Amino acid sequence: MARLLTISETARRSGVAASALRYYEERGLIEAVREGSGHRRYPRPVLRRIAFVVFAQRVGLSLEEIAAELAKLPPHGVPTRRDWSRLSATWSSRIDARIAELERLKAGLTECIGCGCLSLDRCKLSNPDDRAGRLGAGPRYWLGDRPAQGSGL
Amino acid sequence: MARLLTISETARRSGVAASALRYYEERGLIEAVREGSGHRRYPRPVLRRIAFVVFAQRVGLSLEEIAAELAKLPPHGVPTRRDWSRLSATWSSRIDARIAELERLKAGLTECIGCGCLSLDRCKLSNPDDRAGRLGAGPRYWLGDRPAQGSGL
DNA sequence: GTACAAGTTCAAGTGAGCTTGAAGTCAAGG
DNA sequence: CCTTGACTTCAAGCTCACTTGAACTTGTAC
Repeated sequence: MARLLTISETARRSGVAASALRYYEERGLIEAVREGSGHRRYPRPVLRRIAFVVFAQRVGLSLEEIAAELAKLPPHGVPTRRDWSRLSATWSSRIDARIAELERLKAGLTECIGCGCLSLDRCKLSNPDDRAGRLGAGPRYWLGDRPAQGSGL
Repeated sequence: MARLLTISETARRSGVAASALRYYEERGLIEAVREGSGHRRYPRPVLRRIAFVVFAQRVGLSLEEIAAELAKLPPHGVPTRRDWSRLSATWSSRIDARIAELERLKAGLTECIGCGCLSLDRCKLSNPDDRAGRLGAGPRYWLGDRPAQGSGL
């Protein structure tokens, strides 16, 4: 019979802090069964769900997006390979887009900045239409979060 | 004689909100001269500094790191090509590392997740030693921000 | 001279992704 | 019986990169 994991075991095995696990549960990313005492018990497959979350974060998805992805597969049953690969199919293009941007930035490092053309209003590097793969946190007009208000452009 | 730019002109030309420009000044990233009235006036070269900041953010540097980079070049004089390229030399490896990670993630998309080995404690994808190129905001143990406290590993 | 836009400072708010602290519950060991 | 430790909830705090609002001053247009 499959043993259930406590929250600290799950935290240790996944590398994700217990507080984060509770947070993920609150956000609907994972689920736990409860003991009579109210303590959480995690079935083993949750480890793969957590791995998926961590992985997706590295790719650049927000927790909300990850939740949407995870909602597509069975909440309790063990997901199949097919489930995973179907889920992840979406990301390939996203990763590619981000890689492409980084390549462009790298090129600009030697070309654009080096040659002095870096002036934002005409340089291709500052192309605001290219919104693929946001990086940092925080709302920045330049990064295309909002439909232009306040920044003028 | 080189005209000085107002803050709204600078915002429009750079695509960065005026409030952000003030914030950058507060953080020591850019400087402005003041009119008798106290209003900011920006010399033209500030546009390149701003461009540099925006660019560096896309690469993945924090404002603190960018400030450190910018501190290396003359605060008022126009930076030369050599200045820029020397500054940006550091980033190439960073970009490369991030690209490499994304490539690995992409590979894992079909391999690791697909085959079902994604279990975090042995999968290469969850290698916590690879800390290059953080993505999101927020302190996450897994991403290697802190020397392990609370997370156990 | 009087609007009104554009600028100023300063404090507080935002959103994502958590962490931390307080206060309480529950089970096992000595 | 009492301590210890692992767990619970809930509210509040934190970081980053800004934005927003209030209250006020300046510059420009008519």
